Amino acid sequence: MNGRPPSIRDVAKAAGVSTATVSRALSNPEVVSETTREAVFRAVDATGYTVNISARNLRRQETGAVAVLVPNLANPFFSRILSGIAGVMSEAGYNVLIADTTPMDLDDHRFPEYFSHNRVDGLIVLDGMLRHDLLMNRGSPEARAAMVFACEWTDRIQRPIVTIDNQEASAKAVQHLLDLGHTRIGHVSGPRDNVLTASRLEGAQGALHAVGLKMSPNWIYPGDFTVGAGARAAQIWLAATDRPTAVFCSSDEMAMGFIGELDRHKVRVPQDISVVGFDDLEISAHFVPPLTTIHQPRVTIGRAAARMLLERMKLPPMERARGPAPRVILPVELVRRLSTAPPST
Amino acid sequence: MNGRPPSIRDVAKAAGVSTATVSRALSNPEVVSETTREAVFRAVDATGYTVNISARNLRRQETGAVAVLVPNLANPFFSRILSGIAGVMSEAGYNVLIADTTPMDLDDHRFPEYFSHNRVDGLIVLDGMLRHDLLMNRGSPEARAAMVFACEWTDRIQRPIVTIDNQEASAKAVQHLLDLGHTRIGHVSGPRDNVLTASRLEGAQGALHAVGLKMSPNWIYPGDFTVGAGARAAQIWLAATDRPTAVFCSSDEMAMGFIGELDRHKVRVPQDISVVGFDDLEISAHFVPPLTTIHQPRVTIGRAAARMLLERMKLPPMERARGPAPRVILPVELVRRLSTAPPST
DNA sequence: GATAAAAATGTAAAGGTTTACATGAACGAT
DNA sequence: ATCGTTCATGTAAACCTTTACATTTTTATC
Repeated sequence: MNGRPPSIRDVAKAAGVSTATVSRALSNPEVVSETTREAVFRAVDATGYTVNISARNLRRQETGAVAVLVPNLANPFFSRILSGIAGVMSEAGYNVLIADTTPMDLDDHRFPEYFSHNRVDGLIVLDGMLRHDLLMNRGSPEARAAMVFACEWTDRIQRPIVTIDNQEASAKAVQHLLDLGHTRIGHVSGPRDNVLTASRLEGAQGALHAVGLKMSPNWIYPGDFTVGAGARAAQIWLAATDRPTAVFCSSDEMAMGFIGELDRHKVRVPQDISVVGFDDLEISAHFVPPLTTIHQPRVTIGRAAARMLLERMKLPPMERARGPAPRVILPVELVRRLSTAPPST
Repeated sequence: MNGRPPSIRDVAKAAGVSTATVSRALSNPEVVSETTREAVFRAVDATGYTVNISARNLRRQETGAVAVLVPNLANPFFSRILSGIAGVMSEAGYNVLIADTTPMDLDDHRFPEYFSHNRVDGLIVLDGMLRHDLLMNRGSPEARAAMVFACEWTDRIQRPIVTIDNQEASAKAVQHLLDLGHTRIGHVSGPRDNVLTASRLEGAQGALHAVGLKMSPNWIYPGDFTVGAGARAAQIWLAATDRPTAVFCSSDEMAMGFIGELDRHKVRVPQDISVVGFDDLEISAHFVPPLTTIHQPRVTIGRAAARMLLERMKLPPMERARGPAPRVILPVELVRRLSTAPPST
């Protein structure tokens, strides 16, 4: 109850041992004798001691924190992943620092601080469109901080990745539409330079090719994962004469935007057109109509990314550079709901 | 490129001054002469020096971090607030640590670490239902870390609060329904022991009383802010004979759940019943139908909470206890969209 | 040009922990 | 009894900054 919080010296005095022994008893209990160990624990209880993180970090040359780079915190897709990451990380005793990369275009300077100011021991990047030079860790790969990608990534920089099989997922979505009898199938794609965009489009086209069909280029609506993009795609669809009877959207948000816009023009889903989404956000199951979509195990992705990062952090920096970066691919499922049905005509 | 990152001694050597001068040049530029200041800056550039946060924190007896306690990270309502907080805080040089309080019931032990392990300098609490004994900062109020509530709070512990006028907001929502001609108005409420629940219900009832109307107790459906609760409320509504013609939901999620369930039973919104939400989530504008709702300035709330926390952190702990805790109340607006209309009969 | 005051800089301690190395105790083997 | 191990503990340095205090340099005043 005096000025300063109790330090390891107070505990040492109370237990009648040296500070070194207290430190050992706490972080390496098996190397001290049972009697002293217990004496130390009692002293810790008595004094209410808790380790001073800054001092430990300084001495150990680490920070006890990891950062997560999120493209857009407001996006519910990412917040769920964050939740998984936070769970695993705080269990492992790490603090989770979040940084929204959206406004980062402007301040190129703050970002690299995460590495260079040795603020963090590791980094999970959820943003594949981040300028890759920013991600370069003082030239050398993962020199200071370990790093893993999750969901999105960039090919220009080799790092472990936790993701889903986007191609297979898209194929499943399209196959579902084929099974319902659709042959005229369109696609609302992701942003042009995103890694996910290409593989999802390929997956969709692949499924069509497998049964001898083709996706008309007119039916590929450019998007960017946002609700607004979905609405714009719907406007294109409404204005066209040669239309698909089903559309596979590369995100649930776009699917909702698409359906919402159609609804305002008295086009009914799934009666007039079937729509499949991607992500399976919480709200998707309760949309009107409930969305048929690809379920992404978002919490699991977050947890897997966190666990992989923990492993990478254990490795010495040299070691991390060697060998190919591991890649975890998590399974996805199609969730059938009410936004898809056989074609009307 | 040698082993260790450059330290302040390297800079001192390069600039031909003492480490003390380097430190001053960096954190108090105005107290060193212009010539040395420039020499130091050049040396910093040359060596690539960045301050070691752990060492600084140890010496200064602070952590440079604040924690945000979020009830549910997966909830899009909170992620947006978080985004505002993160913006202000990282601008001020603080790291933002997030903790999801949902799974916290189990591990009473990890939580208090945020204070006692002096891991953070401040704390923003978005969870009004957190066990208040956990929030007690080693007995004394804000002894170690400054603390503010945002959105939700608990009355059992006096702290600064950033919030909206929930009563007025609810009154606005109900007034809108009255203006449309509704007289039979119901309410889907929040969880029983939440501070927001009471004030929103009061606000709604107040607006009715003002025009000589009353809300039938049968029309107050118990909820908990989730989509599922909205759906359950709809089931009750569907099963009843004496029904309101309009319902004010205490969250957008519940409003969507409500509408979704009605839709599955061929009840049309707003033709058969009007629905007002609360929060104005991104998706609400694109729901089917687009939701009439109370707009909460979520990013602004986050920013205001962060700024208030920064102020509180500047105050010495003794000072913080004195006087009443400040309270910031932000304005809200009703957003008219398509889920409300005059009653049909 | 001497003196006082102000400004700039240097010296060294302190902040709390961990850990390499040194020391000492206990124990078994000869 | 002696020696060599092993195990447990203690000593003290190191991690890197910041800052109170001391010292030196500059500026102002007469």
